[in-house]
Amino acid sequence: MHVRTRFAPSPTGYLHVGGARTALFNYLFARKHDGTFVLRVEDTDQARNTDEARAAIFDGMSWLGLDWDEGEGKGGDFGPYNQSQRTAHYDKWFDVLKQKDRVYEDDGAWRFRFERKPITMTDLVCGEVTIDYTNLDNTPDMVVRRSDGSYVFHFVNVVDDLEMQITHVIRGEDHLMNTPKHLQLFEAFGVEPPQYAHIPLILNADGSKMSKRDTGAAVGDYSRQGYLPEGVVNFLALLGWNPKTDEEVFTLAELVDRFSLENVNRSPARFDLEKCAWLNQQHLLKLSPDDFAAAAKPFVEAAGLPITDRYPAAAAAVREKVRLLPEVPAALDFLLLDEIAIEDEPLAKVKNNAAAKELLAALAESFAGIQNWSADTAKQAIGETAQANGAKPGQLMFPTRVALSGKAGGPDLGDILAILGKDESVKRLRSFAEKL
RNA sequence: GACCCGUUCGUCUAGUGGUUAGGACUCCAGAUUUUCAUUCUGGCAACAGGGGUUCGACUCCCCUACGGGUUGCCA
Repeated sequence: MHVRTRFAPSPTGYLHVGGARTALFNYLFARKHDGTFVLRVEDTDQARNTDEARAAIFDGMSWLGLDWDEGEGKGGDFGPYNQSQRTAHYDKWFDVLKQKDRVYEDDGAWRFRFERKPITMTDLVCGEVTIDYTNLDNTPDMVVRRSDGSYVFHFVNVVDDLEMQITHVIRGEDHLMNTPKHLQLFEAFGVEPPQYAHIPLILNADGSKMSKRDTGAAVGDYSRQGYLPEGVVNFLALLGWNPKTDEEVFTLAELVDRFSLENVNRSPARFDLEKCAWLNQQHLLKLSPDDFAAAAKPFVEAAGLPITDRYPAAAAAVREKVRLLPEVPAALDFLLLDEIAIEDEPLAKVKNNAAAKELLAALAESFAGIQNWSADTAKQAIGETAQANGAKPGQLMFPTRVALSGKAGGPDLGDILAILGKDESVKRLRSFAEKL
């Protein structure tokens, strides 16, 4: 069997992380089985559809790296892939229902007559679930065609899945109770239904239902906030699915290799940005220095910092210090700026050390005398200067760091010295010593 | 209200009758790095509650509580 999955969002807002995860699981399952991943846009709600929302779907999917095989921009043999263009298909299948006397008119709309019997589905994640359709309380005959002639979600969704030959429907658990309705439709059409897998929903950090406006709800926010798509994909995959090993850091390709619906759990997961940030850092560390510098550049520019020729080295020096790209500007600003600000706390610490002023002044002269400037020769000078003044090298490291960066933490001191160069280092040392 | 699904450290999770209940994030402490970060080691921290079944339940059954979902001429 050739596996065909689909992601079928409606363009009524931005791309939601819950939707993105649904898309991811469909993508992983299709790729895992060398199948086809279809992107279908369910734009039947004319009143709420917007072009921005359409674009957000494609942009979000592309950013995450979830490339689809059929749909927008790709074509395919089962189009059109926008429901708004498929009316003729729906009319055709609606006639089938009519001919079989499975629909009846009600106030101008058409309702589908459910068979009144228990419907059991075998869900790939939830197992067997039975809904009793003899209980009319929860299962009134559903409208499939509105009085204005348009068709409702349940109907078009089933017709599309059937015509597009979808074999596996992986969707959010909010659709679990819809599935018997869809099964009844398939049965009425005389068509074998696809297999279903309902994945648990994503909740807010406090356990409440995640909806629009909630932190982290929009996929587009992640790129703006400096997350890597690999980090977000990795995080989303681990929400409700697990590889049954202690490994956690995976690329998209590795996820494809390990993915299985059997390892999807059934309980909803909360959204913990802390772990997402950590995963992001793990993926940041996998980047080459050049790729890292390129990825961080927009954030450095946005912070108003000049991209000088020191930038590539500066970016490389802070690569291991950040979890998120927006942290980069503050981490390397002193390497790009001519005038640096000395932070209060480290300054106070240095002032506590009575010998600091003399030590730093002596170090400046020692630096000035170095012929072949490098991280090693500079660090050697620190050691010698400290010793000559009866201090330990470690005692001089911190004041030097503060003099050069204005901060208590940051890149390796050797890196800082090498990037700044001899003249700039001497200059900063002298000017700082004078302030003490 | 009715119906459906769920409930293991704060969070993500492993665990399918007998385990010192494991890992990861966060936090804390040590080590290493002559500095910072990384890294390493260690620590804190969980089976929602009550009944059964069983020699023995986190694991099976029932009830309760809590959470989520569905119950639209939204998708």
